[in-house]
Formats: sequence, C-alpha cells, structure tokens
Amino acid sequence: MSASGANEQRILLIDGHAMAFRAFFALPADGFSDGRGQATNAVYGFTRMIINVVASEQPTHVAVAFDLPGGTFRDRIYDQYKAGREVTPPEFHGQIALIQQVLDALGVSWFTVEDYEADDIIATLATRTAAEGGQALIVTSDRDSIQLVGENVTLLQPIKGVTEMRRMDPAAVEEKYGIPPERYPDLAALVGESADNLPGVPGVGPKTAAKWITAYGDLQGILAHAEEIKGKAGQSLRDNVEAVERNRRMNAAVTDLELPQDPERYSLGRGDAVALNAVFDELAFGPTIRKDVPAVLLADGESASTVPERELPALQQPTGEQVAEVLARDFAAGAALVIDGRWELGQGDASALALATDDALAVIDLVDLDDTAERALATWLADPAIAKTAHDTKLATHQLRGRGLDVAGWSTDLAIAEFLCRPDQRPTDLAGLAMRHLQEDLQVTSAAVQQELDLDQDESGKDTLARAADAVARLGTTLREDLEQHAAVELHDDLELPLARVIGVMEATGIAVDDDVLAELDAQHEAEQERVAESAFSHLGGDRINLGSPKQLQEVLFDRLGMPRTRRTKTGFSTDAESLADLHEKTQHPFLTDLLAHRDVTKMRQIIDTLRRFISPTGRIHTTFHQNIAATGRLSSNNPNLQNIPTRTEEGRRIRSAFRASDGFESLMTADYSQIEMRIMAHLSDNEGLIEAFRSGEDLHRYVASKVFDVAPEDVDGAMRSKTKAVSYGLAYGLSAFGLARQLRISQAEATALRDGYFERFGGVRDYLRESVEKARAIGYTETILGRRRPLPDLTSDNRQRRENAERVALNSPIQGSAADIIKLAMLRVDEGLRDAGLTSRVLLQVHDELVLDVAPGEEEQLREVVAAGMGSAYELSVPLEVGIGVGPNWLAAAH
DNA sequence: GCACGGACGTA
DNA sequence: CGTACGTCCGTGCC
Repeated sequence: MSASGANEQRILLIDGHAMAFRAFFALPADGFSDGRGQATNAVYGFTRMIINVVASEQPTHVAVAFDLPGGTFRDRIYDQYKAGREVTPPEFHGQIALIQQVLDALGVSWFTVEDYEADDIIATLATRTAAEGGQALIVTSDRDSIQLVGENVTLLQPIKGVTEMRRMDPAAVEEKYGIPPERYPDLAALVGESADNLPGVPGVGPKTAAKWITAYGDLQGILAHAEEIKGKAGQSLRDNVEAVERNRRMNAAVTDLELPQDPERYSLGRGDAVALNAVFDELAFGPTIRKDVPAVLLADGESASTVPERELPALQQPTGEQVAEVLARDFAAGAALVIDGRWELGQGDASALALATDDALAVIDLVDLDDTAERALATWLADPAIAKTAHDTKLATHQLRGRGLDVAGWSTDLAIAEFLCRPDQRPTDLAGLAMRHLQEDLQVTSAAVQQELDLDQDESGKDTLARAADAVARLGTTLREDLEQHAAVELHDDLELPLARVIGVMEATGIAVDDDVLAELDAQHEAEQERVAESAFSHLGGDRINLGSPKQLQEVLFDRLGMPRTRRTKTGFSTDAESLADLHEKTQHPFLTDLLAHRDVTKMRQIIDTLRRFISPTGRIHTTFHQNIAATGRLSSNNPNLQNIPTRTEEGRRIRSAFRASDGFESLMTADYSQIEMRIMAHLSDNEGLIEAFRSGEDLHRYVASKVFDVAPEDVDGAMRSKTKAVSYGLAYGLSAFGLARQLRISQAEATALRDGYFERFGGVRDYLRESVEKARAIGYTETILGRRRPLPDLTSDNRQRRENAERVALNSPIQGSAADIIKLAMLRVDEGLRDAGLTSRVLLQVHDELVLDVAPGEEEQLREVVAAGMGSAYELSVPLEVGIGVGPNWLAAAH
C-alpha cells in the first residue's frame, strides 16, 4: 500500500482506443467473427485483457476512456496533429461500439469528453485518485501517460499482444529513460512523437534529451541555456525552439476535466450476467472466456458461464488386479483413449493412458504397471472386438508400441474423420477440435482455441488427461454423425482408418540408408561447390557476394551488371532458374552459368545434409506420413520428406542409390502406376479416343500426338510428342494457353492452335472438365471416385482471381484425388496380399503413384505377383491400370 | 527467436 | 496466368 494508506481505493484506468487498436493487430481479423461478417478480434482481445487485468490486479474501481471522432483542442494548436496516420482498417469499424456494449454488460463505466482525448480523462482520474491517497493503475500503450507515473500511479504497458504487461513505476521510468516521470513530457517534446506526427529536434534522441534534462533541470532550463549548448545538436535545438514549445503544450496532460465524483460510478460488481451472456452470444464468444469473467465484476453471486460444465464420471485410477476389473466392467464394449507422453522418431515415453466412455473414466499409470495389470491391459488393447477411439490412432499406436503394447479394434480416428468432413481446414489439435464442435457456430482460429481450451497445458496431470479422454469420447459420437452427413463413413472405416495402421508400420519400419554413400556424394559436391563459387566470383571481379541471397543477386545482376529486369516478385525481380536461363540467353554472361551450377550443387548438398541428419542410430530413416494435410487426399511426408528425393537429373538420382534394401533383405522393389492421372481422365471423361489410346498398348503420348497432328504413330517426332504430352498434363491442372506457351517456349497463338487441335480429336475431355467444374459449382464441392469431397465455396466468388483459382482446383481435385484413392486402396490390397501369402517382404514408402518395398530373400517372384495384383486391380477403371515394377539393390537400381 | 518470401525438390 | 506438397536459406521483425 502507499504511504497514504488511509485510502483503500485502487482504480484501474484503461485507454479504450489504444488497447482496442492493439488487440486488433495482435489477433487475426479473419479469425474472429460473429458469424455475420462483423470482425470481433479487437473485442475479443480487449475483453480478454480487461478480464486478465481485473483478475490479476484486483482493483476496487475501474473506468475506461475513449476518444471521440473529430478533433480536439490539440488540433487547434497544431493542424498537423496525428496527421498521416494510416487509415483505420475496415475490419476495425464497429468494434469500439461492441466493446462499449461489453463494458455496459460488465457494469464498467466508460467515458468520452468532447474536445479531449482518452489520455486527458485518464490523467484527470489518475491525478484525482492519487491526490485522495488512492492508487491508480493505468493500462495504455500511449506514452503520454508516462508523465502521470508516481508514488500512487502505476502504468501497465502492453509488451506483446494485449495480455503481457510491463509494470512502470517511477523507478522503472527512471531506469528506462534516465529521467523521472514528471520530466517525460520535456523529453518527448525534444525527441518528438512520430505516432502523433509531432516532429522534435532533428538529431536529438532520448539519450541526448535525458542528458540535457539532467544538466538543466527541465525543458525551461534547457531553453534558457540553449545558447550554451555546443555542437550540432545545440544548433538544431536553437533552430527548433518553436516546435519544442509547441510539442510541450501538446503533450501536457489535462487533469481538470469534469467527470463524475461519485465513487459508485467506478465501482466493480455491477455487471449483469444475463446481459453479458446475450452480448457474448451475439459475438459468438466461447465458454471459457465466459467462465473467466471475474466474479467481482458481476452483481452478487452470479456467474457468466452459461455452458454447464459436464459432470465427468468419477475418475478411477486402478492398479494391479483392479485394472482387469475396471476394463471388464466399464470398458468391455470400448473406450476413447488418450495417452500422455511424447513420441517422435521412434522414441516414446508414454506414461499414462486415460480411458473414457459416457459413463466411466479411468487413468492407468503405464510406468508402474504390475504384471497382472499389464496382461489385462494388453489383452484388452489387442482385442479387435473392443471398439477404440483416439484423436490420432496412428500416433496412439506408436505411443503404445513404445510401451510394448499392440492395439487392435480402432473404430474412429477423430483427426481423419474431421479431415474427411473438412479437408481444407488446417490440421486440428484435440483442443481445437473440441472447441470447434462444442461451439458449432464459433468461428475462431487456433489462437483463440488455444486460449479457450488448452489441453496441452498440463496443469493438473491426470485430471487433464481424463478430461481429454472424455472429450475424445464425446467427439467420437459427434464425428460419426458428421461422417454420415458428409457421406464419408466408408472412406473412414474401410480406407483411411485401416490405412493408418499400414502407414504406421511403414513409419516404424523406416528405410535403410547407406550413410557412406551420402558422405561420399557430399564430399564430391563440396569440392564442386567451392570450384563453381570461385569461378562465379571471378566473373564479378572477385566480389564474394552471398550466392544464396536473392537480394544480393538482384543488386549484382540488375544494378551493377545492368541486365534486363526479369518478372516481378513481391520483393523485387525474380532470380529463379528460369529467369536466369533467360538472362543467359540474352547476355551470355558467364556468371549466370556458374550461378546456376552453384544453385544445383547447393541444393543437392542441402538434400543430402537433411537426409543424413535423419538417419537413426540403426541406419534407417523413419519419415512421417500425414493423411490429413493434402486436401486432395494425397499423403504427405515430412521429417524428412521422402516424397521429393531427386530423380530428374543424373546427379540427383545418385542420392537414390543411398536408399538400400534392409539387412536381411535381398533387394528393394519399386512399383509405380503408369500415367495414372491420364487414365483417370480417360475414365471420368469416358472419352472414346483416350480410352482407345490406353487400350491400344501404344505409347500414350505418341498415340495422342498422332491423332492431334494427324500422322501415323511412327511419324510422330520428339517435338510433337512432348508438345502433346504438355497439353495432356496441362489439362489436368487447368493450364491456360498463356501458361502452355510459356512452358513450351512457343507463341501464344501457336499454343492456342495446339490446344484447339487437341480438342478437335479429344473434345470429350474438355467437355468433361467443363462439366465437372459446373457440377462442383452447383453442389459446392468436388468428388473423387470413392466419394471423397472437397468443398470449394470460391467457385461462386465475385472475385475473378479467387473464382478462377477455385475452378482450376475443381478441375484437378477429382483427378489427383482419385489417383490418391486408388493407391491407398492398393496399399491395403498389397498389405493384405503380403499377409495372405505369408511373405516377410514389406512396404516402406509411398510416393503418390509409387510404392517402395523391401524384398525378403527368395520372395521376389511372389512379391511381384502380390504387388502387381494389388495395385493393378485396386479399382476397376474403363482403362487398364498399368503397373511398372523394378528390383535392385537400391532405390536407383530398382527404377525401371 | 520467429515469420515470411523465394527458390526448388517430388508427383 | 498449372495442381498438390516440404525444406532450406536469407531477411527483417520483435
């Protein structure tokens, strides 16, 4: 308490505009909306802030000050005051009024005073409170309030966002600025305030200003001795006396505004929970922020929370023989599972398992399991008849495998189910998923979700784990309904869920990598890299720029060497390989050749280095495959990405030779679909010509080219074939004549003619593509052969750019997505085939249209049959699915 | 330390 | 002004 502790008043004073504005920029505007197009990010952030500050500072009184639109007396002193500020973003509009509605419901008084700023209101109330011996706490990002800091006045400055605050008392101000708070306006007058468009003395910063203030006492003293001050700064001061004096008049706080004296007007505990909930409903705010509203703000005994906390079943923590009892009694039919512990790169430390149903809740400690409990749990987990649900079944399986436990009987994978229903949403953590489903109409992004329900923040250990399991159980029910609604039950049950198990085994197995091969390659590339770099520098007169910096390259190429500008990027001009090749054609400058060579070799080294970092102690790389990333339904791979290992260039391909058959295995096998996307186009378009092309057994592009150019297949030359191939594949991506021309480096007229010629023979393909886009526009989503949907709301956008982009996506998604469906089916078939045939050979990788397998000794012939059959008959199209198979000691040699 | 853009590897 | 991804680096921000 202060020295004048007679007064217990402790008033919180908030600068409404400053904090609302800050909240606006701290949270994404497009992530917070009331569902009707009104952004609410500033409202949410501001409300969070006031809740937090009231809870942590425990004031007895509170007031919020706002600016009024239009000018103040300061504009009459200086007509450029606050000029040049960025215009308020449109999404900010209306949010101040909403904040005021929240404050009304909270029973917090807010004030505006004609002709004055929020600062002046705060200054008046702070000064008055301090004079009466109370304490004032000011919350603002505006520096003008620094002058108010004193024994009874503390400033809370937001540091990051609106929830982290720095406490400024007189000592802190002195520490930061080197002067006492009451001298701050003097310092600001000298330095100027760019936010208010108040220029100060050029060449004088806070350090100099503080030095002068210390030397001459205050601004008056400085001006009185202005003639004595030496140097440039002194002269600058003498030249700008008027501006300084004006600044000082401007930044002086007004402390005598007419504001209500009655302390009741500022007291807490006047909030109306019913009104507040109505406002929060309007704003689509979630349950947690309601729960967090401090009771002191509300009228007696009320709570803001309208979302009743679910009564959790009693938490059981069985040990020993109790585990078997509890599993048999409460979880005989199934349960939702949540496991505590991390799993990465084959390393796991699962420590506890939570189980939940609608009526039961248990946490089993995995660290101190005795034999009886372990056996009971192992039996229960392995029982395929016991239905189990998890947020991520593959991860749960990995975690339990790390404890030596196998799982069967997975029935629902929340992440997969969610993805099938909403493939374009970002992958969701459990907290985010729970939030989205608990508040159906709540349109918040992960930032808010994390705050709302952060299940990762493990505060109460087993309770949190149990609550999470309970959430998984309830979400399981919800998502099963969602799957029905989106016609995705079969996709989940019969494709993705079983596939998750197959992929999990692939990840756990990993692929053997020969580090010596990579080390040797790296050494070769290192030498080459140095050689090329030296050569490149020699063409720059020995200037050793950073060849990896697009910025420095632009300076050299376009400024220093005066080369013609290339296509624009966001930050300048492109230096990508295509642009550099163009430049080389035009200028013949030898630097460009070296630069391109340097890029190539640097890229190769990066790839090699990245791979080496991921080699496990057992000499294997365990990538992670994701089922819930690519909106078309493809898998993705990361840590490391094994789906983009080079293959196009000779140099790049050598990296593939480092991927080898595992010890105890005979060789690697690769099996890939030939032209699967074109086959799908033939099937979906039902185009006779294209179907015939595949049935003829002739080389596809040669056959199509012979029709397009109207020559015999044997008369198709290389140029005709490659042009036709470009059109064929371009079709599946929505390629324009412009893009085709650019890619083939031909004129746009020629490209148009080429495409027209193509459609003369294969017009059915164009018709199909057009119709499929129109159908998607009508029903709102695209569909693959297995019924995997992708919503595309932008197909009806008024914005041409967005609409045309969505059209290309609509064109491509059924094709890419159906190919993804087919290879996923194939993976299940191959997995089944391996088991049925009793083979030890195993699938290691999937690269979109290719599988890589370890071939066990003596199994090659049988494996060929299993793989060819599994992939070839995965799905029946109107054209055959052709599978190419190759075998060799390593991935490169296994190519065919 | 973190976010972003540019560049480039794959299907 | 061609779809779908992941990773690296340099840069500029806090």
